[in-house]
Amino acid sequence: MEELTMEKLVNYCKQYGFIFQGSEIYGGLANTWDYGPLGSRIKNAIKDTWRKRFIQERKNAYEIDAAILMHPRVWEASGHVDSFSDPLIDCKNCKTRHRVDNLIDEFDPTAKADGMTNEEMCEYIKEHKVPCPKCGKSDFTGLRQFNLMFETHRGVVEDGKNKVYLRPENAQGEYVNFLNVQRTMRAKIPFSIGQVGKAFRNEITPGNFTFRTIEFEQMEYQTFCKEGTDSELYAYFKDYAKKYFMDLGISEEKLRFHDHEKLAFYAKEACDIEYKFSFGWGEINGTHNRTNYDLSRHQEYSSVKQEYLDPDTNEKYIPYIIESTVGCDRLVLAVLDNAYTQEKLENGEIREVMKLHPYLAPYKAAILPLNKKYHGEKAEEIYDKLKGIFPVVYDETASIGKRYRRQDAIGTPFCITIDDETLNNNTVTVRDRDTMEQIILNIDEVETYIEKHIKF
RNA sequence: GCGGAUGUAGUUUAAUGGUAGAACCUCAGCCUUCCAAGCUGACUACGUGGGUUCGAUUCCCAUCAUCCGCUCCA
Repeated sequence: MEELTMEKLVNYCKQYGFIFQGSEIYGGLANTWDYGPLGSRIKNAIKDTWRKRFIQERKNAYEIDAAILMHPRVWEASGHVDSFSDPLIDCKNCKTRHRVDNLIDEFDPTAKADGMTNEEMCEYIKEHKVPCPKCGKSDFTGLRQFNLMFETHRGVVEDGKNKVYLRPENAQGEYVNFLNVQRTMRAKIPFSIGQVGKAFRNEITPGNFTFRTIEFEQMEYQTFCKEGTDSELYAYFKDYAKKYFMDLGISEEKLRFHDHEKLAFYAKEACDIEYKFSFGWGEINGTHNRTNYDLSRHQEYSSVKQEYLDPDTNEKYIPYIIESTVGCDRLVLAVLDNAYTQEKLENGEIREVMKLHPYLAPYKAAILPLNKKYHGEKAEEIYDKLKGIFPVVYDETASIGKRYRRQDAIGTPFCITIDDETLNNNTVTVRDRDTMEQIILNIDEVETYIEKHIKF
């Protein structure tokens, strides 16, 4: 069987209406992708499953929907304004990239690069012929300010005073609402606040399809807990996320944990769950023990106390936070990659099947009149009945075999054929996508039968 | 952002300094009817912008995009 390359998956997604290139008729805009009719169904279904697992089925878990545009001070408190805008230069000789301030600090710790402007740092590098740590030459490109946050302005005048950022992560929305949710939900620690929504990063990167995009959707929750209980929760959430992926049908051998050796400044522990894409292992989930860094910073920057009063001990403290994030678009990609299957049939032909979890399938069933004789009233009656219950599709063109293959290709779990028996005995044939087995059901039983199989 | 490769219908591709041929797909008709049958017909393409030229899909330049390898991803 042919190996599924990323290029093939891109074409497949385009061909069948899952995912299209963004702004395609204008030549495309790099690292943006549009979900088509089938792709957006899958994506929405995935969000539903996430909500069920991580909010609905857990105790003390609450979902919010915070604004994408937040007060600029939020990003100062979070550290994004500082650490997302490092001045970088590239070595022309060995092509490595360096932070200008680090170069200077390593060259001469007394130079105090911190206090210099970008221009002064460039000047210093030239003047002192600061060498590249890797190759030793001093031949650098001009300085580039890499700020990974998208900026925009509110109001009509564009100046520094009314600059706002598109959020580069969603977590801050939960942090700034910590007290609101705790108070109104009468929540006791440990409790979680989750959110599904878009974030934006102005990264200049290769794409790997929807794996890394400049606009992407996160599904994440932040658990507020007491110091000392944090590590246990952290370990628990790692496994909980992995279980979720497996419940979606992702095979275990394509999943692995990857503990971070280099930790971000806010983190005490960090671990990714990676999926084995065709381009290699890629992160689809991250679990981080962020300590009380975030709430402490917000307390400092906002001057609003971010404390929790423990009702049992009357103790006041700033909670620790365990973060668990799933990249929604990455999970969609992993699910599609995982579900794509080629099967050799008895007649030697290959069929392509999207073995999606039935809950994720864009259509739960296809209504297929066996031939023209069965077009019309009876078939439409069944279609009309089922379409009110779950998404179904009606197809009466081409041979029945071809229509089965079409549905296989987009992952429809059940095909319902209308034949003589339907007209005479009120029964239909229901064909299973994975086993290709057929069973005869009374029309009235179809709805219950399918509903039973499409649950998550 | 760096290096390499590539851009012709939805997909896979052919040919050509005188604007393109096919297969699959899709749609319609005929025929058939439970796993991509057959026949007939139809629709659809030279990524974009410049340059050279009487004329450019073809040659050159730029740009955009994709893929592969780096880099990056607090």
